[in-house]
Amino acid sequence: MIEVNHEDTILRTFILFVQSANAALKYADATFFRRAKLSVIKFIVLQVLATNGGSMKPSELAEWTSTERHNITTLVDRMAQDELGRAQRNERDRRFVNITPNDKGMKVLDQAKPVAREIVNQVMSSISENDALLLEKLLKVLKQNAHSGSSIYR
Amino acid sequence: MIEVNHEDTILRTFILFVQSANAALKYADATFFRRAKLSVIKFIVLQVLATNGGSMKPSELAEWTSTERHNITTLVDRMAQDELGRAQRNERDRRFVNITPNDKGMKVLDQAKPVAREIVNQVMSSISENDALLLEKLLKVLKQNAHSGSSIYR
DNA sequence: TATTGTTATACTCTATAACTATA
DNA sequence: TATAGTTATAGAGTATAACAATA
Repeated sequence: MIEVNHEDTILRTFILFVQSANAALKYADATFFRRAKLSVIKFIVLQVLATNGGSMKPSELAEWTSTERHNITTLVDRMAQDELGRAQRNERDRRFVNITPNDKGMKVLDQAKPVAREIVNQVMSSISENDALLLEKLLKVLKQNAHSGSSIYR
Repeated sequence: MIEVNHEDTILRTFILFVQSANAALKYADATFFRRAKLSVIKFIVLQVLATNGGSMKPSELAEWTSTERHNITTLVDRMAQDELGRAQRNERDRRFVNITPNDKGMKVLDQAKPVAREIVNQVMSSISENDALLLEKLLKVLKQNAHSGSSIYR
């Protein structure tokens, strides 16, 4: 278990994490937008939809993107404006909604994948494969901790 | 050097990184706002100001927060509305501006520090000290790579 | 009644572009 | 002319709260 005794060390770690994440996210978002006309969040939604049978509920997407349902509503609205997909009531159980990408959405996703690959290669450059695997492990822990923290404090 | 051959692996890593960072940042922001009435970015600005002699230029803060100068202008506007600090022309060379926290800003920073400590402890829980140190090292590399990537693609 | 999702509203943050002021 | 900073404007994203629809 990490045991940090000096306040300054804690703050430095925290600030470094926020700065690194912000820098990497801004870089990724700017590159995506410039080269694939797509925000990172829309890319992730398209990719998640594509790997989950092509259709998901808003509540599932909210879980995946660490946000609330009403934010998915507005996000899908914007994606519909971009003609990347649409939301449709599930006719069997009309409480539910199916969010589905269309042909343009899948085409844009395909175009964005190489951009994602370049971004990852850039951000991960000079990091050994072992370190990358460890980083992946640590990121999963951070994500889980942030998630369970959210529930605790809510 | 990392050498990833399978597109799915790359995408998974990329998406995991974005999701982890988003989840941690949202958790931190929500906790900060609820408990210290402060956004993470404002906390960082106050902390950076406090550890840099109490006064900095907009361009320096922009560098620190991975953003552009005009965003610092509006951020400091909002901080002035919160009565956390102010921006003043440097009278010796009127091209420059000094951003300075006031008493309330420093008090709010002090109140926010324990919140930051709790957030870090939550997000970093179950991570060993060795792993934390390695994470810190990797984050620095990611931040640097994102930064140099930005310059290259701009 | 509980759950799913939407709407209204306001705010933070960011990006682009054009601008002012100073040295 | 180059640099520092501001302003105007627009848009993405998020949070709160209230609401509608469905089972």
